[in-house]
Amino acid sequence: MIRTRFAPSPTGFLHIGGARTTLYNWLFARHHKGTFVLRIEDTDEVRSTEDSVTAILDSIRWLGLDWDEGPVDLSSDRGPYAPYYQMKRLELYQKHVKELAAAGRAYPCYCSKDELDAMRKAAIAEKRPAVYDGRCQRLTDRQKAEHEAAGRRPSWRFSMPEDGETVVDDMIRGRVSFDNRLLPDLVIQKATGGPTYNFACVVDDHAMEISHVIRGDEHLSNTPSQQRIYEALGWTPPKFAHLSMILGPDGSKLSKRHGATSVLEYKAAGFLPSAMRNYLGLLGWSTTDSRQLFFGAELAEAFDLAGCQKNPAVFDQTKLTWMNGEHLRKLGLEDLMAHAEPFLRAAGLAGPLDPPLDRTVALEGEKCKLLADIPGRVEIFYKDVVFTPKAMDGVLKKPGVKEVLLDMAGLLAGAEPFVEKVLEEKIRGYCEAKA
RNA sequence: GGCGUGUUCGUCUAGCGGCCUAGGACAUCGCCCUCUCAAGGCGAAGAUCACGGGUUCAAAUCCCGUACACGCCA
Repeated sequence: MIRTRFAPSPTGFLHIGGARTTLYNWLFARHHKGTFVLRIEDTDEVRSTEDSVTAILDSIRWLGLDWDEGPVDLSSDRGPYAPYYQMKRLELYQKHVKELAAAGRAYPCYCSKDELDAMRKAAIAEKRPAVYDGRCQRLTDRQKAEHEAAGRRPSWRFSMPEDGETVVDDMIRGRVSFDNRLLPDLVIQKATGGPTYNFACVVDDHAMEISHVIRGDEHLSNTPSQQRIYEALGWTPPKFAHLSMILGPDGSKLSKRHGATSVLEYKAAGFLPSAMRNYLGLLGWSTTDSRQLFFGAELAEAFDLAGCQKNPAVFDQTKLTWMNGEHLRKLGLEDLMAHAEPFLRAAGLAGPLDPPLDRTVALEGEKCKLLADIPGRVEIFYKDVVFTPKAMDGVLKKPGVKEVLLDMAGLLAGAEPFVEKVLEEKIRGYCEAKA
């Protein structure tokens, strides 16, 4: 049985990279008629917020990626492995830390942050690998007692094997081997008693019977350590698949300064969820025939991990915009109107049945008054709203209502600067005709 | 600093030793169509497959090294 999961930390909105990871997990599960699980990794008490949880759930819902198990809202979840919020599972992590300690595979570490920093600097200065040297593992009971007496709270570390190598058999990258001597004794429980990311993730993926862990490339280096934890606990690790990163146009990791990175911003800009899925699906995955357009369930039907790209991909909003147009044109009239309405309203091109009749627009120093009562103008009624595309009289002579709306939706959704440019051109044309 | 991963048109990619004088898509440019279109049609330009060595009758494809980028340790 295929079981995948997306496990976000609620420390911000869902960004493009996270959205693609969610999508791939969902596609893989749907393709194989498996189960897609959502789990909230909220163990970072300082940075986790409820607003982030809400934003992430909203984003995934908007994308149309339904999950079979996981949170329903902030206070409830649904599924046979509940709870799906890690903060509600702390006892489980602690239980397994004790289990590892009893087996001699975990030990308390009393080193402070300053001490660790000093060790690392010294290691680098001496050109040794900057890996924790495991000194606390050799602490005597008496030394431990002294630390405890001094009020020091230990973190717990996992004891890695000293020699040999650990091989990760990744479904996308193939066999990758790591020298065990360079694998650090990972902290698995913080001094506060909470689990670290790497440990909670292992415990939960096992507890929730996740069969395939599909996640970002940044976790590849953590995987050998995680694999060792699975082994120490007597568990079979899931299959791993590490996705390449998404970069900005300048080749650096996609971030705020590249423009919109939040999924919700794309929603607000007028992009269709299906276009978003189509575009993100093709960012790092492709079919042998380089097919571009996928509608409805076609993506899930065609998806497979073998087609995943190893190298990172640059996010290209121009292509997304093109794809959005393709999806827009596939929409039926009803859906198209529903989609276009908020954008037309915001642009002042739709409103209650008694719309204001003029609108002033500044254009290269001169002020042109945009007349609403252009002869022969067409008004489109939809529900209790009238669409009045004042600035686009030319467009309105087109025969089909659908085409008119298509143009408007196209003009107004998706690319704000473009909308303004087109409006300006139209206004200029109108002024010249008047003069 | 160590380790890991990656490197095919501007961008997303096809390619798994001969079908590659490297294919498709977006973007770009030109022409056509059109009631001013994120429409359509036709066409052009764009990649010595990062670089350097090997292996082979034959390499974008296999091996080694170098450079650069990114990730992890942090």
